[in-house]
Amino acid sequence: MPVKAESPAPAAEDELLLLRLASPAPSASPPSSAGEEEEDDEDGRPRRPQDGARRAGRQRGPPRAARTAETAQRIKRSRRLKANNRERNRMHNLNAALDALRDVLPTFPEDAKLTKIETLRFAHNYIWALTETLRLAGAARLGGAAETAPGAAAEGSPSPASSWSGGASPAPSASPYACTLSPGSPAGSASDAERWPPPRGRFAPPPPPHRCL
DNA sequence: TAGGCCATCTGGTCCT
DNA sequence: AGGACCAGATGGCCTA
Repeated sequence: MPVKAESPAPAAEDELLLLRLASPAPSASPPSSAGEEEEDDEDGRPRRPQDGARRAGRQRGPPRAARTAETAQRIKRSRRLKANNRERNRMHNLNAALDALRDVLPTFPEDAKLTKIETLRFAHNYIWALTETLRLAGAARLGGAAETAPGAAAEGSPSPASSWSGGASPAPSASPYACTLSPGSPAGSASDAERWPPPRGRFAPPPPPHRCL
C-alpha cells in the first residue's frame, strides 16, 4: 500500500513539536502569527520572588501588571499549543481514514498513491459502479435479459462490469471519463480538478453519469 | 521555475 | 470553558 512516510511516530512527533515550539523556528510558522508570542521560557512558569527578595526594596522581575499580562499571554499560548496538537491529531485521523479508503480502492499501478481529492472522487465513482453492477446482476438474475443488453445500463454507458473490470485501460475516448456533466448535473464545470482519468495512469471506473464530485 | 499537493498553524464559530 | 470543526495563510517538497 502506497503510504508515504509523511509523519513521524506520534510520540516522537509530539517531542519534535515541543522542540520546535520551544525554539522560535524560522520557517515553521507564518509571519502573520509568528511574532505574536515570543515567550519560550525554560520552565514556562511565572517567576515568584522569594519572600526575602520581596522585602528587599528592589523589585526583581517585571512589575505586577506586566507579570499578570505575561501570565495571561502564557495561558493563551498554552491553549493555542493544545489546540494545535488537537488539530494535528484530527488531521492525522482524517488522513488515516483517507489511507484506509485508498487501501480498498484499486489503482494501477498498484502502488500509485491517489491524492486526497482523487481518492474521494474515485471512491464516489467506485461505489456508484459497484452499485450499478449489483443492480445489473440482480436484474439479470430476475430474467431481465433486455435490461442487461449492451448499452442498456444507465444512459447508454456500458455495463460497469465490462467497462472497468480488471484494470481495463481507462478512457476509450474522452467522454466517459471526462466528467463533462450530463444534463441536469448540479456540479458546475468540468475543471481540471474533475479531469478523469487522473493523469498518472491510474485505473479508474467510469464516473457516474448522474453527477460528478 | 511554476504549479500542485501537503502539513501545519491560526483564529473564528459552533457545540457540549 | 474547552473541544471539534472549518477555512485561510504559509512554507516545504516534488514534478513537468
